[in-house]
Formats: sequence, structure tokens, C-alpha cells
Amino acid sequence: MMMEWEKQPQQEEVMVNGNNNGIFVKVMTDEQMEVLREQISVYATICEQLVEMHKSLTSHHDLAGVRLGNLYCDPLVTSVGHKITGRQRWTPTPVQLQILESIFDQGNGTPSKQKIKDITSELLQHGQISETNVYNWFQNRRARSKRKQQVSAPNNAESEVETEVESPNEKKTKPEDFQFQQNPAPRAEGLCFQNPQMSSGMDSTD
Amino acid sequence: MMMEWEKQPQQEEVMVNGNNNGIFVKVMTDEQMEVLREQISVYATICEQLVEMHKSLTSHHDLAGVRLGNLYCDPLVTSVGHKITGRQRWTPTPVQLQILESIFDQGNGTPSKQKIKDITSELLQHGQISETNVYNWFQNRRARSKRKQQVSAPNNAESEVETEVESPNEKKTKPEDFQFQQNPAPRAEGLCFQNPQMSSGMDSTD
DNA sequence: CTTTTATGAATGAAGG
DNA sequence: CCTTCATTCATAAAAG
Repeated sequence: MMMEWEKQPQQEEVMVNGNNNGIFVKVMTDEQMEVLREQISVYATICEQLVEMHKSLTSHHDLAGVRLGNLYCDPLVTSVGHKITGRQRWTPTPVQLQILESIFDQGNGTPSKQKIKDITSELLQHGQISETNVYNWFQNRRARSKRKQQVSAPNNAESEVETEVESPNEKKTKPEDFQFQQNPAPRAEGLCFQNPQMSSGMDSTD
Repeated sequence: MMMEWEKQPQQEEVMVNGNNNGIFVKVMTDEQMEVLREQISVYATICEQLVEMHKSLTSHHDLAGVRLGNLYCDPLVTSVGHKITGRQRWTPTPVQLQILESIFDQGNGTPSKQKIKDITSELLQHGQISETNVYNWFQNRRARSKRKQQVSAPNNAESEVETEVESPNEKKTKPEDFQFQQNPAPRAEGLCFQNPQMSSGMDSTD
């Protein structure tokens, strides 16, 4: 059964600026926001429960544990299936990524040498990784984050939307941090939570 | 296990109606929408993978299957867990493409930042486009062009350097060479994360 | 509608 | 740090 919201994207598109250069934004009502929160929350809960179930299983059945050992250890979450035929470049596992992101968010934009080692050790518990990988990751993360800023910056023509973001400490995700995308299909889009295809799963095509 | 959703929402409140009786709603930027999609998508993917894993386990251990049977059949979980992806990508209009191609052909293979802005402005007259789009286009164009060169011109100039992995000397891109990620198998099952609170969602105009 | 191809976008790594 | 390149992923468009 599909979730309701997929069929009920009832946000409206409003033009913030009255002139023809105005920007269109998605509008959500409080209720919709709440629903979203609920749904995400549900996912979180489910995930936790499933993980617990999995733990129970593997702890009670060595055989199963072994069998799936190399599968759940990280591949479970090994995101998009990629060939195991000698990957040339490191790809962070979701867990590693999450950790990296959280560290990045902590504002310590200064990845010191020692810090790198520290982080690397930590991440090694969740998959192969090297200090260079960590170093590069932070460099790239920083650079790209910054670039996004400057791209979205050209907001001289201030709109009616007061940029009253009272989160000066937030340095990465800016509200106006989006870019225009051509949308040839003027049809209702809103929350396009669709299901094109579940593809890219854990199909490790070796 | 919760993600940063709680901290992300930086929507602004705007009054949809100009008059003082207007309703206040939350506004989400495309960026935020994208973040949301990503997060939900992650949950969906993880859930699906966990379910798959669970299936593998239970198929080998009836006991475990029974044990967990009433657990995953919980009202919480009802059907379809799917990936929610809603990214849409920019598609250049013929006119834009024409201009881009001509610029590319002018040999100025070095699209500087200022140049990008310039080009973007130009192309904006022929359809929606962003600097990032232009940047990406040139990056891709050059890469593709270069690749074609090396493929169509297998000059023996550099002897046996083709001791590469895989088969780079293969005629252009060979689809069969790399992984197939499509699996159009119509699956009408899986998990569904339903919640009493969710079901009576936003469709009720209350 | 399903499968394949073309190509926009994301990102790890290297160079300066 | 910033820019550039190479490879990969995902999806719109085309082909069947």
C-alpha cells in the first residue's frame, strides 16, 4: 500500500516575488510537515526494530550469522551496488558517511592531522578507509559546501520572504541553497515521491 | 538513529494571502525538499535491505521465521517498502544545446567562473538553467570528448600501457561490461510502514 | 511496456 | 585551500 502522501501532494506553488523574476517555492502546511515528521519517525522506528531483529537472529544462529556475515557487515548498507571487481576508489559506507557528516556538522571545520588519524581509526570499524580518504573527504565536503553557498548567494533582489534565518551558526544548509531546474512538465509535481524502480539495491553483481 | 531532520527545517513562514487573514504556511526550498527525499529514501532503502536479509534468514530457519513472524507482520509493517526518489535533472533545450556546443567548439576549453556566469545568463534567455548546469555540461562534454578520442584512436603510440584492469580498449562504452542495475521485477510486496497517525494524513481537509 | 542508450549530476582523488 | 579530472550513478529519452 502506498503511503498517502504520494497521491496527495497538495502543497501549493507560490511565487515569492511578485515580478516575473520571482522564485517559486514549495509550500507546506503545518499538518503536512507534521505528517512528514511522523513518517520519517516511523522509518526510524522500523529500522531500529529490524536491526534488533537481525541481531537476535544472528546471535542465535551462527550459521545464519556467518552466511550473511559479509553481507550485513556493511554491504547491507553498502548503498548502491557496485562491482567488487577491484574498485579503484574508496566509497564510504553509509555508516562511515553518517559519522563523517556528523563530525563535519560539529563545526570543527579544522580537520587537524591528529584528528584525521582519530577519525580514521573510528571509521575503520565500519569498513576500509585510509587517512587520505578522510582528508580528501573533508576537503571536498568543505569546498563543495562553500561552492553551493556562492551559487545561491546571488539573492540581491530580496523577496518578501524575510531571510530571517536565526541560525547564524548553521553554515552549511542554507534555505536559499537551491538552484533552478528546468521543469518542462508544468504538471503538478510538488512532492514527487515516486517509485520509479527500486533498482540499485544490494545486488552485488560480481 | 534519527537523522538530522530535526535540525534541518529552516523553512520560513510566509503568508500566502496578502491580507491579514492570510494563512501562514511553512515554505520549503527545493534544496530542503531534496534533503527530505534523500533522508526518507535512505530509510526506505535500509528497511528494504533489512527485510531482504530477514527473508534470507527465515527461509533457512523456520523457527526464527515463526519467532519473528508476528513481529514483522506487526500493524506497523504492512506492505511495500520502496525507494523514494524524486530527483529530476535539467535537460537542455535545443537552443541551449546549440549555444553550448558552439561555445565548446570555439576551443575555449577553459570555462572560467566568470565565463560560466556569462554563459548562464545567455542561456537563461532560452530556458531555465543554472551555473551548475553549465559547469557540469562542460565537464561532461570534455570528458566524453576525450574518452572518444582515446577510444577511436587506439594509437600504438604508447605501447603496452593498456595493462589496465577491466577492458578499457573495448569499443566505447560497453553496457554489458559493467553491472546491470535494473530489476523491473514487479514487486507488490515488501514492507509498508503504516501508522494510525499517518493514514489519516493530509487528505482530510480539516 | 520493457530494455537500451545518452547524458546530467555526484564525488573521490590529484594538481597547484 | 581551490580547481580540475576521472569514474560512477541515476534517469530522461530513445529504441524495441
